[in-house]
Amino acid sequence: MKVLVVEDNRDIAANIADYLEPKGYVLDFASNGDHGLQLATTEFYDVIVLDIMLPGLDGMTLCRRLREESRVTTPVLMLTARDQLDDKLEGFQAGADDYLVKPFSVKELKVRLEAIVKRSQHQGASHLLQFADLQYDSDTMLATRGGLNLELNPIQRKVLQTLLLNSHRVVSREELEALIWGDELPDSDVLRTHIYHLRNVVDKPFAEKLIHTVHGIGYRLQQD
Amino acid sequence: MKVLVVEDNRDIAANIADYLEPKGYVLDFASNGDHGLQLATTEFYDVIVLDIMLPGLDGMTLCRRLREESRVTTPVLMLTARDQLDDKLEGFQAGADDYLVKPFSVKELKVRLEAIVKRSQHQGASHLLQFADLQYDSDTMLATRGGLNLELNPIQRKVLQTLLLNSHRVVSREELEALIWGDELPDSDVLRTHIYHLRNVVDKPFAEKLIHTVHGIGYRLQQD
DNA sequence: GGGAGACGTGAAAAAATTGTCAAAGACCGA
DNA sequence: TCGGTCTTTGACAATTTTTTCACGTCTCCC
Repeated sequence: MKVLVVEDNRDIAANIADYLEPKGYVLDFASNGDHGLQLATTEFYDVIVLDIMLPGLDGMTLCRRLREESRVTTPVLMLTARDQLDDKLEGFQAGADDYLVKPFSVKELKVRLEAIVKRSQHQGASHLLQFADLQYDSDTMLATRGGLNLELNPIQRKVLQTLLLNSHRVVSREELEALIWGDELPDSDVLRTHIYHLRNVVDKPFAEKLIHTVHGIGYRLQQD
Repeated sequence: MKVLVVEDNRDIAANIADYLEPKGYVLDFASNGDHGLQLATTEFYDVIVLDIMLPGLDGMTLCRRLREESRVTTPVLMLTARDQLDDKLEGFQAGADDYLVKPFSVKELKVRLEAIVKRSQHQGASHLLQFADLQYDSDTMLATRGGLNLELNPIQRKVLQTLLLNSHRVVSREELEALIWGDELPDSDVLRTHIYHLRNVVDKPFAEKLIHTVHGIGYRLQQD
């Protein structure tokens, strides 16, 4: 796991390094805001630990610029002193994903970092879509279920991808049609046939059916 | 915002109440785990504040049972003493959404509560409607009661959703009819039959009836 | 307490939606 | 052009949903 730590206090930085590096974390350090911003925008990190009080560019501003100007969505954990709480807490919501009040235990930091990363990966658009034992990689366009390859044609891939991207909700027939054919919708109810074919590949060879019909609405991925 | 606070220390509970209630929060308190579990499964809350050390059922177990047995997804913020950190932090990820180390400032608690609620509404975007042990998720269009799935057809879903959205008042027959059929109302009194079928699914298999008739007016959700 | 209207119950018919599948047409690369 | 895959069409079957209707029960109000 790669972490950027933006912190001017060398003791705190060393403390973090001593605890996390033996556990396999890869850390980069910046001791001022400008250096931090530069690293954050040019390197990849799983998460950024950001002190609020910094020489030069302060943490709040750094975070805001990261989000607004550079469109960097790397999760940010802010460090704040207890006496800064009053003024600053309100503003945190803007760009930070979590914060920690100094002094803190590095163990606590580690747990929080893991929670943040887990959260962001969860919602983030990773290339690998997954539901139960069904997987679809939108890069390689390969679908598998239970380790077996699924042979899909273009429309089936689109439908499956859409269902996987929205596995938490019902996807309406209209949505699917708009996604496949855009404005020029077919007059007949072709989607029915495509769902049928998709099911033959995705569900029929397996014990549990994942594609469920919501009568009158659309379709949904679901496992019992 | 409705919050359940499960905390046996009266000073802390009072402290929270003094700060949050003037700000418009509605708080329920439970001083032991069993009472907390009972409230959490029967009432609706935006978020639950849960002390880890509790008489009877401890916070960790409560949280796990909430998630696994009762399928309650209400976000949980755990309270923990600093010396419990070592043993317990690992387990938090299971069911809790965040935690706070005692002693904490109520201001900090407030900010965290708001962040949690925002997050849970945001990522789930799940418009989860709830009344007693009855739940309906308008995204997945799945209804459950006491953890059991309810099989609903489109009209039943609409009626149930409307009743849940307006669980605080009586919904008139006319409202329901307008909602289902729009302007073209059926000549016969079909709604009666639909309510009957809805009751067969929602109420009949359970001990307590939730759908109550208000003679001459309409229907209302109600528990004794 | 009794009658009228409102409501609950349930089977069965009617309507709408969805599943299934073969075959024809469209498309694309060799 | 040819051969294959991909897409669409259309018919029918199966399923689900919705409505109809008849009758029994309950509530309210006189």
